Amino acid sequence: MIRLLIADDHPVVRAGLRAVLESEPDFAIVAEAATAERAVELAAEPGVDVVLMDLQFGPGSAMNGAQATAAITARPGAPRVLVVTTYDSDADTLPALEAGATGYLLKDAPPEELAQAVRAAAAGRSALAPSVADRLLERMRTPSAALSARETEVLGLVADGLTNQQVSQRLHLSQATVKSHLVHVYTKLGVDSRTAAVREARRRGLIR
Amino acid sequence: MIRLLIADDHPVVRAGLRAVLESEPDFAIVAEAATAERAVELAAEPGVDVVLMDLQFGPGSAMNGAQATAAITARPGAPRVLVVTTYDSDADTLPALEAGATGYLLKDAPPEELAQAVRAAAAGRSALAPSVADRLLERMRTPSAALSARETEVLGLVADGLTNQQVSQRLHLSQATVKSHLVHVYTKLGVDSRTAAVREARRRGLIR
DNA sequence: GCGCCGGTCAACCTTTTGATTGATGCTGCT
DNA sequence: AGCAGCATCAATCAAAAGGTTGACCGGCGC
Repeated sequence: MIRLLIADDHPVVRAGLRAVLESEPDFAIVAEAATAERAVELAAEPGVDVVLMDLQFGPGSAMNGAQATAAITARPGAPRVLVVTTYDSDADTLPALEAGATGYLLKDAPPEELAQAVRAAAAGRSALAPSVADRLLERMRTPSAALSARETEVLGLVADGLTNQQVSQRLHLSQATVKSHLVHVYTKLGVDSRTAAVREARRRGLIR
Repeated sequence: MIRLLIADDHPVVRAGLRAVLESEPDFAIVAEAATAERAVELAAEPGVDVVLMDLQFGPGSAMNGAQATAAITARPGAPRVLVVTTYDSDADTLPALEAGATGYLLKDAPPEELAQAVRAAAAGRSALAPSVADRLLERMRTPSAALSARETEVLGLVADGLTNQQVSQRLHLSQATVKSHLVHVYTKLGVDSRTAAVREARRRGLIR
């Protein structure tokens, strides 16, 4: 019997996962959490084998699913965490996997796939949705040239429509520095304008 | 007894809505549809009072929820359509409401709110999520100054990172025309740079 | 200690973009 | 017929952004 904890802020999704998974004879939903904090608490209790973790917990939440995943898997004897989320982007996927998630599924997965993934997670095997696996492999191939923290910060403000001047004021920098960061961002992303950089970074899930 | 049709491409969401709504004694789920086309077919059958309609039906779908809503409500004696979707943006909301949706809810609504909305829809009353209602009122106050088709087209390419030169080539225009369109876009959106325009248009759901 | 990298800044120059003004043709509405 | 709105283009000027080169400092690893 695989004992499950469902962590999602949407009542409808919780009910849906419960309905889909309860029909499996070897599954038992032992708890539900509507917040990330509550999920961490409940996952610390003994008697949970797999946590189904959403990544988005609404705007009024201090902790996100990736942070909760990290908090859960940090403990010895922790349950496996299977991320089940609506949309996938690099910005979400990689932190979650780095935080110790055993698998990553999308909510539009068919019920059988969901059940298989839960069994795999319970056995300690990984379960990745094909789209996620694809992007992980792509990431392997291209050394990725991730943006530095400062570069990401500057690009984020640019994506909000700020000019170099405004960015420099906001971050207490000179315009030269802002331009310097942006030039690096452009070369790393393989583009040559701020608008293209914003688009490319968004596509790769580096911002927003 | 209110007879319901659930139209959503996610099995988990269908199960969740079914679980939440079946617990109401005056509701009966009489059908489910995993595609927009199937929803239109089933809604044409007699014996459906309210259709719970998702707007997104996956990339491999020819018809979206708004189009399905229009097809359903076009018929005399058609059931009410209550849009229940994950995220809200102006780009989705208004077409759906113009297509004849009776209400617009987000999936993170609590079960009671969902049930109330279904009863309101069945009675022909409107049910809007607060965030949606807010934006409708805001839209009333600001005469909105919608972008023209051409302006939207140009802005869309700008959002893809193209320069004015590239846009002019793509659309077989002169750069002067592209700049002219963009100036109009900027004044309509109240911004003064392409990046800010992209951000603002995205925020308002005018593009992407 | 030395090299590397990230972050900071400067000066210079080219290209792009934004702002303004003005003009033309077409369509739809009254 | 007249008007408004949209789309098209031109010319011009100022501002912003992009590209290049070079420089300094601090932390980190070997």
